[in-house]
Amino acid sequence: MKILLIEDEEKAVKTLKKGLNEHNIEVDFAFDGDKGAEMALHNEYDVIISDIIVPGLNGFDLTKHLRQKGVKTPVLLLTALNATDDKVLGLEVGADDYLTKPYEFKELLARLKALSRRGKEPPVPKLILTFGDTEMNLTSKEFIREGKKIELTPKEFALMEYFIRHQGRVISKAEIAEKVWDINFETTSNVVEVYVNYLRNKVDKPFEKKMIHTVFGVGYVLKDE
Amino acid sequence: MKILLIEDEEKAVKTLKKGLNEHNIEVDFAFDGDKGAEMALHNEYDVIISDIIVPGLNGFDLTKHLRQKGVKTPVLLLTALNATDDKVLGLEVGADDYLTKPYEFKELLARLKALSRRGKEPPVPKLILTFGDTEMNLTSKEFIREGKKIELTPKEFALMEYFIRHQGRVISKAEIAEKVWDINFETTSNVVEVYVNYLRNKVDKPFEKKMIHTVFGVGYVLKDE
DNA sequence: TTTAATCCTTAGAATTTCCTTAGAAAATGC
DNA sequence: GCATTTTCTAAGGAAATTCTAAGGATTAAA
Repeated sequence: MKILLIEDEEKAVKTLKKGLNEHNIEVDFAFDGDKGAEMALHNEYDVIISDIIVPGLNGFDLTKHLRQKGVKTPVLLLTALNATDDKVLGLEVGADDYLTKPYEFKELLARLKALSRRGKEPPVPKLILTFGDTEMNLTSKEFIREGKKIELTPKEFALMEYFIRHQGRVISKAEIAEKVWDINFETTSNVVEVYVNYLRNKVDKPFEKKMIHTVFGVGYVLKDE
Repeated sequence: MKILLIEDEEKAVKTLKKGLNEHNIEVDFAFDGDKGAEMALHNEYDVIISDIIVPGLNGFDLTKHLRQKGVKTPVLLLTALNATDDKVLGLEVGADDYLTKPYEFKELLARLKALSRRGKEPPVPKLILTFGDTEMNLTSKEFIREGKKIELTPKEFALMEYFIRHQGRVISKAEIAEKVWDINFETTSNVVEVYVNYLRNKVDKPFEKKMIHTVFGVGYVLKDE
């Protein structure tokens, strides 16, 4: 990990740099905000740490400036005292975290890690399958029909997912048993029937239109009507 | 630095003045609150130090008075006894810090420096996350629900922070383990469950509405209902 | 060092889900 | 219609998952 430290107290810089290096964190530093902004614009850092009070651009203005320039590197601001200041609520300049001096080195380290992770974190992709007025969110495991949320157990959800992924096609019970239950051989079990039943109770019964239809002697289909 | 000292004990004034002068701090002083207010209104000070019990305007009223007049100079109140009520009142009235006699001179000096710095500093923003009737102050590590303060241990706080940062989204235990505990591998541990339990006891049990909900087979969500 | 607070593991209790069983209902073919 | 086959459904025990209490380990503070 590589960070930029903006701080004018020489002593603080020295200690921090040493401590961070010991944890395999590379540290560039600037003694004032202007130099810091300059460096932030021309290098890639995982995190920027800046004291609020430094010569030149202060921590707030630095953050604002960087954000305007499109730099999204996480910024951690340091301040001198634990102010009980009820005047300003919220962090509007775009800084990502905040630490009050004196702080524990461990705490700083933890925040650094959290921040560097956040910077790289790709936005959570939404995996959503739909069928008519119905949608299922594969990430949050939510199932919604006509705007109403319906709770499904993991197995029910898996079965429903299989249906919705193969909507309109007739699916045999053997196929379902294999794909959803991993049962490859002939079996006397009727789990599939039982679970189709569970699903119907939750997903079709409370509604006018049914979507799971049985095809006698063959299996089931997910379709309108 | 230049300060105003309001104190009626002549001896204390003398020692203080001498001590402060040695540290390059200029001291004006007043023997009673009325005179002190007068001086504060007509001069520029970095910090005002006032004993709570002085003739005329007492420390509280003095502070209130100055704040009403728009004077934002940091005020440090001194009191003879360690009364928590006084402290609360003092802060409500707009005082910035508080020191109980007897105090170490060194401590006074440190607070003075901190306060004078704050006076020049831009207002410190609080990093506050909210969810419904709940708020957590990342700076002061305070957690408040329905106006009641709840003590959380650091780990509990971190977990709660993760929940509140991802409110409404279903979060898996693996994700929590990774992001809050830094556990990246499969593990048999149930720390997450245990800590969700701790959190619930403090944060949900005493209240009507629950906010942490388990999604069986998946994880947890922070949401209303 | 002692004390206290926090953290984490363990193990059993409680809850939820899963799957089997068995009989009821429905569809099919004669 | 009646026997046969297939599907549906209710019930309950097994299995898995989650919850919770208790105590030992670790860390920080006095």
